[in-house]
Amino acid sequence: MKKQVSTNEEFKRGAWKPEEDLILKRYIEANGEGKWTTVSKKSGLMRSAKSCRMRWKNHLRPNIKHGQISEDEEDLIIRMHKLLGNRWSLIAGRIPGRTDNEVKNYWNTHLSKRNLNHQGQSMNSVNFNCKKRRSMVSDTNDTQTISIVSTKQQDESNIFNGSDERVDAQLSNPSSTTSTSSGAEEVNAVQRYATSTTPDNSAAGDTLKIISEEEIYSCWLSDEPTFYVPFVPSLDYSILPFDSLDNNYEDCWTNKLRLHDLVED
DNA sequence: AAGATACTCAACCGCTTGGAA
DNA sequence: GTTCCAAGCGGTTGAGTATCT
Repeated sequence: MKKQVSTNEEFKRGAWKPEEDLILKRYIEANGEGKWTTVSKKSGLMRSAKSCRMRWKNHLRPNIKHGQISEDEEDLIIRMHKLLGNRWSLIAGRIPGRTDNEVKNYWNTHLSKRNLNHQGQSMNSVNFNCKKRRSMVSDTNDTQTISIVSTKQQDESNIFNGSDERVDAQLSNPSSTTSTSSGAEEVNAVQRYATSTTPDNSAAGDTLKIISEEEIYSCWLSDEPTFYVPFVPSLDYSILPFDSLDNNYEDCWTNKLRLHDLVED
């Protein structure tokens, strides 16, 4: 696309030629991926390490899917973006063969305008900036807290082991209503769930924090989860960016989320 | 036919992160 | 604890192409 830019700098810039692609591909096939400064120097390409890495990652690496984004892929992008915001690499990680650059471009050219009108209708349709997510989760004004009055000393003594009874109770929380841009009232579909201040052995007196589905997702996706959540069968665990679909999502949800911010009334 | 405008997307840029020294 | 550097990320740019007038 970009025309070759004449430059006095050390590295060549602009669009890659087929012969350059071939050189880079052969070099990486022979020497492996990574060490991009070495690739840059030893491949014979007069390209920067960044340029080599980008070209490989976005165009030359195996299993890259080129061409039209399918409806399924588009749907996934929209759903993921609603939850994650502009975290393109995370989104792309859930769409085999697509790169973050491609997803980003597709969003900016095809989807951003279409989805603009939907933003703001839900308090959770927030672009989760990576660095803001933690504070958003803990600072949200819409947060409610409840206290456990009693718990049975059997299965339900730990409400975070997937007790359907407890989950159902949370699902019954009333949904809020919001105004649309057209002025009409519509039901906010965001469900609310309970979290805990402790991972295990929740007991009477524990405080639960009522949060949204999106907050659960964003909490899990953050590097430092802020609270524990129960396993909620109705959530779509498949959208989470695990490396392998073989992960036991239930274990992940019940055991791995850690508490950082105690919730108080 | 030709110029203007809009759209697409590859490539670049600046910043952040994480590991090694 | 600090500095340095490689790698990765998201935002932006701008050439090429398509569409409109």
